[in-house]
Amino acid sequence: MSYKPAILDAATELFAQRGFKNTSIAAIAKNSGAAEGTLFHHFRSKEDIFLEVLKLAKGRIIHEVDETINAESLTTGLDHVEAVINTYLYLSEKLHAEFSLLFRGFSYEQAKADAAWRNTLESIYNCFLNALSEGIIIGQEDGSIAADISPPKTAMLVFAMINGLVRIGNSNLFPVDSLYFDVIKNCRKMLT
Amino acid sequence: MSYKPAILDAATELFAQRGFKNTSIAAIAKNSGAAEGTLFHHFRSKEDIFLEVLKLAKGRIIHEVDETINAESLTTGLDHVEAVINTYLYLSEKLHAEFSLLFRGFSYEQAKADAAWRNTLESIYNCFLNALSEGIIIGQEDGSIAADISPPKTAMLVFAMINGLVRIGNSNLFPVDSLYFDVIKNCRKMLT
DNA sequence: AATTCAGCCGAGCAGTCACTCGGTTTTGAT
DNA sequence: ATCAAAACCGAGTGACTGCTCGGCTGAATT
Repeated sequence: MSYKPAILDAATELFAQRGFKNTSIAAIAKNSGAAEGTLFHHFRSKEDIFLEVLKLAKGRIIHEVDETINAESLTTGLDHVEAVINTYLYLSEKLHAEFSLLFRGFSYEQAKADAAWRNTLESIYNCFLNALSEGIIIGQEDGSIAADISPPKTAMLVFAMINGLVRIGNSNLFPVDSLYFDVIKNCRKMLT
Repeated sequence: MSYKPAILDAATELFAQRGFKNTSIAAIAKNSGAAEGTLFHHFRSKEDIFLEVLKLAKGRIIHEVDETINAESLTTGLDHVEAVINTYLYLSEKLHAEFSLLFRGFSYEQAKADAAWRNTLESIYNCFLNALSEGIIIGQEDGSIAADISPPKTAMLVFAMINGLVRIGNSNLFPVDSLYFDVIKNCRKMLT
């Protein structure tokens, strides 16, 4: 039995709660039950731990998205888009720690210089952006979505709205739970 | 002549670029020309510097919003809402450092425990949210905006979209500049 | 039984950090 | 010119940091 999974679990939770700089190796060691030295047996550096944590989060998010969206029997493209939106909002709660990681600035700082970080983050975003874009294209073919809009642009705007909303909720400044239904309503207006 | 303004200027730039934890007192001292001891003559702590920086940013943002929006001769409520959106997007570039501060997680962490931080952040957000909300109400009176939408809720969704969009741009993962015109177009769809 | 090696440990190291403190200089009012 | 307060300085301090390193353990392989 290796401590590796326990370390990654503890690190996920701590990085999500406190951020990278405010999480010490000592804290991860304590929360995982491993000794400090053990962390550096499994990982090269603290940054390396965060990257592995982020890759795990990417896997979990993409897996959940595939499962949830493919499971539903979607008739129209508009249904498809709405399913993606609902999935995002649902996952932001179910995978709360993983989403919190995405709201930490550290990853984006690393992404500026390191392709591995950049690719991981882009994969997660593209998972939602592509699903939205595809839904819009399908909708334009079956007539449930207006033909005169740009799928990638509109996908980005829809994503900006739901991502922005969840971030505002995450900041604890304003309650946004009651807006989840209105998001769908307003997106429908944008798309039809 | 006091070093205080120079310290606040240097701190604004550094906190915006690197964040709170990655900005050392030594760096602020160096960039402002003051000695480290001088920082603690003017401010009680590093956190105190950030709070003063944030309050300055609040003042600048609110001032610019008042000036820009009041200066324009707005006929309809819809024009009013669009002016607020344009102002937000415009200011995100003109007051780039100040907006970057708002994208740093540190402030929100402080806001959870300290009312001064919370009030400062809320003031900035409410500056835009109230302006949007008021514009929607005016629009509902003059008929330029649909009567069956909730002003505060829709204001929050519009804000989530523009805030989310600027944040995505700030993360350097996707280019969003070309979407600024589409934002207006899509908001109009949401409102009419 | 002997060997090997991944996993594990935790004291110790070198560096960084925010902040203090005793002192000097500058300012401005009298 | 006098003096008190405000501004300024920077070496020093103690706490904390990520990470190293030499040695221990136990299971698998030979």
